[in-house]
Formats: sequence, C-alpha cells, structure tokens
Amino acid sequence: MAKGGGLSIDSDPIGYLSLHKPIVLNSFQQEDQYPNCTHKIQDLSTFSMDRSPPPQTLQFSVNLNCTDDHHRQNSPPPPSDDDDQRKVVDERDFFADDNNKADEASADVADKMDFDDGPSGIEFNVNTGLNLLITNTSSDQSVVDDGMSSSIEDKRAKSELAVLQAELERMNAENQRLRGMLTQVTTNYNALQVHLLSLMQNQKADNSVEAEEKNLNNGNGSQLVVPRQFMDLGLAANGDAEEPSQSSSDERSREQRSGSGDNGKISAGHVGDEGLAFDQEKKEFLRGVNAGDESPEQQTQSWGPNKVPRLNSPKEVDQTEATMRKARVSVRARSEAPMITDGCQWRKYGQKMAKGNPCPRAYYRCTMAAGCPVRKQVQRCAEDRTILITTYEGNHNHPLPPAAMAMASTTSSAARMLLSGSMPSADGLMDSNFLTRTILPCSSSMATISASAPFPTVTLDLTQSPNPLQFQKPPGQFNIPFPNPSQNFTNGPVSLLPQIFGQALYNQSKFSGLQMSQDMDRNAQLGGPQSQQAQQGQQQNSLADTVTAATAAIAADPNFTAALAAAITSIIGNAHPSNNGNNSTTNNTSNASASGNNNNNNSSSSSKLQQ
DNA sequence: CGTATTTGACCAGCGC
DNA sequence: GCGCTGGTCAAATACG
Repeated sequence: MAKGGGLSIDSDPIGYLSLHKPIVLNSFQQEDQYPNCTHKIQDLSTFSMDRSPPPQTLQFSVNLNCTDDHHRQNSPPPPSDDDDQRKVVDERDFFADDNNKADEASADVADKMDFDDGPSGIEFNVNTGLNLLITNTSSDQSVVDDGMSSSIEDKRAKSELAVLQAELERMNAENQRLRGMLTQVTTNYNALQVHLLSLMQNQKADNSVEAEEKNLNNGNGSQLVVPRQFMDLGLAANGDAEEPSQSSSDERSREQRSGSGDNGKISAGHVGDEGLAFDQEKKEFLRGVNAGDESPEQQTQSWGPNKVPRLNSPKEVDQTEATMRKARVSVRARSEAPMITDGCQWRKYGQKMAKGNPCPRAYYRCTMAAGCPVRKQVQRCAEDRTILITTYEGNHNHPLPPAAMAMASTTSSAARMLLSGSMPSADGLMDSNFLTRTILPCSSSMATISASAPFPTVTLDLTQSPNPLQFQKPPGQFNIPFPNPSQNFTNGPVSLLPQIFGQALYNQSKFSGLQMSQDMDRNAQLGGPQSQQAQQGQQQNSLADTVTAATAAIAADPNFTAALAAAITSIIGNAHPSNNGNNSTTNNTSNASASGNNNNNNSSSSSKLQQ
C-alpha cells in the first residue's frame, strides 16, 4: 500500500500544537482495488486545533474529488443528510504499521460522499471531516495515504499539506503575537502598579508634612474631624478588626433600649474577640453606659476622646454620623440561590417587605464571631428577580477566611471609595466626573456610587445589564470592570468573585502602598494629629485600593492571566475614544477563567442559608 | 436538645 | 402628633 504525501507538522514552541507523530490518512479504499482512481484532495484548509492538554485534537476536513466510477459501484450508498458526524480516529488505528489496522481506520474516515454525475464519467465528492486524536510522540514524519500511489496525487497532497503547514505557521505567529501582547500588558500592569505605589507613598509623605503644619498652625484639627464611623470602613478583613460604624450606633441604641443592666451579653461577646483597640474603646463606652452619666448624644460626641476629638456641635455630629455611618456596599448578581456565597457565616434575624418591591428583604448578621457587627440585606431586584441584591454594612471584627476576606475587602474598599469621594463635597455628592476620568474610565455599568441616597451606597453590578439605565441608577456613578461581567451568575460564579478578591487580599499584604493605606486607617481611628490628613490621603488611596484589589486579584491567579489581559485591555480600550469596548474578549476569558478555577470555595458559609 | 429560621411586635427616623 | 417605613428583637417554630 502506497503512502500519500508526507505531512510534517513541526511542534510549535508556544504550545498551540505539538505534533510529531506520523499521520496516516487512509483512503476509503485501497489502491490495488481501484488503480485508476484519481482522488483529489480539494480542500484541506478547514481545520481547528485544541489547546487543551494532551491528547490534543487536530480537526480538519478533506474534500476528495474522484472521477472514477469504481466508488459508485462499490461504495456504500450515499449517507443521509444528517450523517455528517465527525469521527474520532484512534491513534492506534491511524498510526498502525500494518495495513489491516490502517484499513480498519479507513472505515472510520469516510463520512460524507456527495455523488455528482459529471459529463466524463461518474464524479463525486468526498467530504470527510476528520477529528484526529493526536498525542505527543517522538516521530517526526506524517504521511497521508489516500490510497493512491500516483506521484501527482502525492504532489497534490503535499501542496495541501503545505497549506496546512502555512496555516499552522500563521497561527503560531498569531500565538506569538498574542503572547507578546500579554507580556506587554503584564509589563504595563506592573509598571502602573509601581507608579501607583510611588504616588501613594508620595501622598503619604505630603500628608504627614501637611499634618504637622496644620497642627502647628491650628492647634487642633477639630473642624475637619471625620466621625469615627467614617473611618471604620477600613480593611478590617485583613485581620485588623475594627469596630464598625454600624455596630457602634446599633449597639448604642441597643444599650439604650436594654438599659444598663443588660450589657453582659455584649460584653461577654467581646471577650472572645481579637485583641483590638476598639475593644477597649467599646468597654469604655459600655462602662459609660452602665454608669449612666452620659446621654446617647454625649456618648457619641465623646465616643473616642482618644480617637476622635469632639466636634463643635452635637447636632453636627449626629447629622454627619447619620449620613456616614450607614455607608453600604451593594452587590448585584444574577443568582438563583437565595443568597450568594461570600465565605462568611450568616444568621437570619429578620425579614421584611420593603416598599416598592414584592420580594421580601432578608436581614442577616455575621455569626463567625460573637458580636460581629456586620449585617447584610438580601433582596431580589423588583425589575429582574433573577438579580440578587446583597447589601453589606459594617466591618468584621474577626479574622476571615480567604473567601470571606475577599468580599469584605471589596466592600470595604468600595465603601472607602464612596466615603472618600463624598467627603470633599458639602452636600455629600461626590465628584463622579473626577472619579470617572481619573480612575475608572470604562463605561460599562459595573459599579455605581450613590451618595444622594439617605445612606451612601456603592453598588457593584455584576449583572452588566445591556442597558445601564435599566435600573434607573442615580447620577454620580462610575464603574468598576470585572473580568466576568456578562456571566449569568449562578451560585458558582458568584462565589468565584470572593475567591478572586480573596486572593487579591493575600497579595495586598505584599504591597506597601496598601499597607500604608491601612496605616492611614489606623491613624484615623486613633484620632491622632494626623488623622484628618491621613483621611485626605485615604481619599486618593481608597480608589486605588479597589482597583488594585481587582487587578491584583486577577494577577494573583495564573488562571486569570487571560482575564488580566482582557480586563486591562478593556480598560485601555474603553479609555480610547475610538473603542467602545465590546465584551467578547472578557466573556471568553472569563469563561476560561471560571473553568480553570474549579475549587469553588463555599467553605464556611452556612449551607442552610443557601436554601 | 441545641441551633437556626420564622414572624409578629417594637422602636427609631422621617415627612407631612 | 401621626403615619409610614426600615431595621431589629425575641418568642415561637422548625430542623437535624
């Protein structure tokens, strides 16, 4: 049996295809049966390759044009129209040394035969879709045996194979180019990160100088003092548990309601908490409540004599607190599950029907540690009930698992983003244009800041509605791109998000800039002379924190390398006026990312809460 | 029996 | 002051 033209596919260095094994394309019939057969390979240009780990698949189709009539006489009847399935020919058959096995393989190859009565005899086309299972071997020669021994056929086959090789080379070149782009993007990302850190460090230095100067000039910084609640939205998830704002007011009110004799429960709860500054602070507060020597408002004012200086006006304090303490972060995601998995343990403590929404709103509190003040509300969107709206409030007072740290970090950063953005404005409205221009130039509706609501809220929209105005978002908003924007979130992908940011949080500890940001938070909470300046610096840094968290998250996991490229490309592309930013890239990469990260960590979340 | 959930009641804030 | 609404409490209930 004569072999056809040789097919040699070099192993591509990039990994697109590693092919050394000889390929033997058996004819449909052996040549000794049909010596005059003039099979002509018409088309060998359509093929695709699979980059998945070995065994790899090379899939292409072969059109054979035969003018001889022997096939009509001996060939099987034409297949039905739907008989176009492509068969996978096992390597054992294709690369068999003896003809018998090759013949067996040949029976698997014939897929589609289109008969055509030509003027000079019978002519029919054989359109064969091959799905070759290829493994990496040491052989370096591939041979196509179409059953014909003529040199003409061999040459034709060779020419077609040359086309194939050329296509392979083209794809190799394209792969190289894509790799180069990825490298470039990664380099740019690193450069931006370094630049960001340097800017943040410079900012810190400037703030320190300014703080000293102001202290010298004014003697006190009370005029610009930020309420404690405002500063509590730090990176508590990093293990730096801080007393969140919500808990302060909540427990204050609770204490007020319960009276002085009902503090044991709360106090006991804090015994087991991490050794943190706010514990002493709260104990002092509880002591004050027990003593009953201060009204709630006075307690608020004197909340932290060692933390935050008293404000000039108690009314001013209350108004500021009322606005600031309730800063929230809302996450919108498509999910059939009643609650997204965020790594924390939650206990439901209430459910109410909210106005304007037929779906009830569920109230949860974190139960991972006694006295953890974090609350969250879960409610389905009235317009689209597949969308789950989860609103987080407060900071955890305990260490969190990575998955939980993720969401906590995200919400914390987002909240600080919100607060820092609203700070400079007297009416509580942030300069969204500034934020949009400077930090988040992309225009997709992924995150929204609403400072006009009674409580300033950051909304991270993971649903990416085709119409950003579908949910009537208020003015003053900017967006954060996520690598998985258009995914129809189920419980799986939703829970993936915390993993992303959780990993990012691990990396954050390596970033001096973020550490500096945390230091600023501590300074602010300690109410030291640099608190207000630190807060000012925080205004800039908090924005960068979130962006850094997102980008670091992607970079942290090799599986998200493609997502990194997509995300940054999206940002760059959206920043460019001529690019309106399509989602195809991010969609593809996100899918790959999701599939590459199978360790969907539901970890410590209460399974009951998922039902 | 311990824990989690449900659900009606209560409270605070806000607007009229 | 009254009503509305959001948020929380806590007794009752469900569940494992």
